[in-house]
Amino acid sequence: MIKKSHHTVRQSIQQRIETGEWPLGALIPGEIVLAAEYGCARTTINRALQALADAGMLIRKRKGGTRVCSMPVRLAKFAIPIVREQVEATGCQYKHQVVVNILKVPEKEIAAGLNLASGEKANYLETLHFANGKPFAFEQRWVNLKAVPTILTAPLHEISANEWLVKTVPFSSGDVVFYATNAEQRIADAIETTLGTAIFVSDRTTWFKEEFITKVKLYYQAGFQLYTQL
Amino acid sequence: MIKKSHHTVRQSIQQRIETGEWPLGALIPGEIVLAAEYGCARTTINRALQALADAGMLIRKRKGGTRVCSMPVRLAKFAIPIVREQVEATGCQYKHQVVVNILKVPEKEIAAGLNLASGEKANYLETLHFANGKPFAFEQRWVNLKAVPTILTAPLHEISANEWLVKTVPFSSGDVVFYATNAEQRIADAIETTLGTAIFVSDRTTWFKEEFITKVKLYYQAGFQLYTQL
DNA sequence: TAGTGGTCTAGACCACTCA
DNA sequence: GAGTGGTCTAGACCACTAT
Repeated sequence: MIKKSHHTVRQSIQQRIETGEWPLGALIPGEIVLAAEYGCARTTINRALQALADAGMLIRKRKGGTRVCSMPVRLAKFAIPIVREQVEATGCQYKHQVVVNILKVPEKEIAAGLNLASGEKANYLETLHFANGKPFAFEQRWVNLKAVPTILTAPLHEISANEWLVKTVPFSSGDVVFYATNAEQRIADAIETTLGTAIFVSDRTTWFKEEFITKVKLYYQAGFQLYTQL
Repeated sequence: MIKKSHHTVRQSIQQRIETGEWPLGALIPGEIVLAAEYGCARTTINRALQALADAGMLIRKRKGGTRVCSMPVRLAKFAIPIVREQVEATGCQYKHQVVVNILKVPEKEIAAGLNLASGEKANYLETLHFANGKPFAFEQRWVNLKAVPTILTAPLHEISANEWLVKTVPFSSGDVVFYATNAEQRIADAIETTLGTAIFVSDRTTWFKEEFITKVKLYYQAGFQLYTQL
């Protein structure tokens, strides 16, 4: 009998795994046994074990019992980058500037990726993000006018399109791709670096109930790092 | 009164948020009210709301009630990359080859980052990972001998150091940094690309209870993309 | 078929925080 | 001080699955 509270139990069990009391792949005692050992209700043990399973540390099967995950799939979490917050997190002052704001028909490839009818126009925006006056990232964005017609009247010089959308559009799903690319001339010009510099790019597409909302590419200043804890 | 099960409730509430019934920033009914409405116990509602809060969709405060998060911090999750799985996920055949396996004293900067005493040796490994015979990634790795002395006798030609460590060392914490860099000559040679090509790099450090275990840099083949769902 | 985790309930008390 | 979420409990039933 040690303590209670599912947090405490969770921590304790995690320790027992880490110290090797239950090696990788081993079966750990059932909930009822643990409940007796810790002197708490089975529900409490259940919460602790479920949390550890969520964290990828345990695998649980009915009748099969609970095992220490033998191939720990550590899940990294990170918040979707909001440029202003990234900048301000480094203690710099944020500023942004809309460079391009037009309606145009996207190229075939992009239109297809966006679920737009051929020939259909969308809102195309280019924005520069600054940290302490220096270019921090260059943003190219497509916005679906059918989904968000009000973007045309949004005060995008005051609030970045990113934040405006986040504050306006209800929750949505999406995906992100990160990759590296050599800077083309216009990208290099935008973030004031040299042609060919390795640039970290994030390419995000956002959906709301099967409907495309926005697709945004962010070209970060050379040297940018995306940090994540495991 | 609709249904029960915290999954159902969670889904229902998520829908009500998405449809705008509760706009961004709005206060949603308290747990007791919802419990009455859904015809289930407060505990069930609590679970559903906690899950949504974990997902970054709600913010909950003790007396302040539960609000729809006005600045949705969508959490992206991804599994820490295990190269073999990445390769095999694309349907390619995986192979790896240890290029360098020596003991040496790391440079000052690295030794400091690794918590090693000055002059202390560590195991340095360079490994090439192949997909269908083509270079997929180039790995540079430091391993702390004090933490994992048995690495010296591990069959690293059969199993990559990455997998061996994952299967051998108990759970641990760590951090990852992703960035882009222009390929130096020896990196370019290793992955058979040209000097200066933009390379996607992941730099991971792993700890076990304050003790450094391993630090690994992975230089991915040009064109590599890290994909994540939100 | 039996054992394990998954979940629900009803009631209770506590901890935080807003007014 | 009062209202909200955070958590625990004890008991119950169900669903899956290993044997």
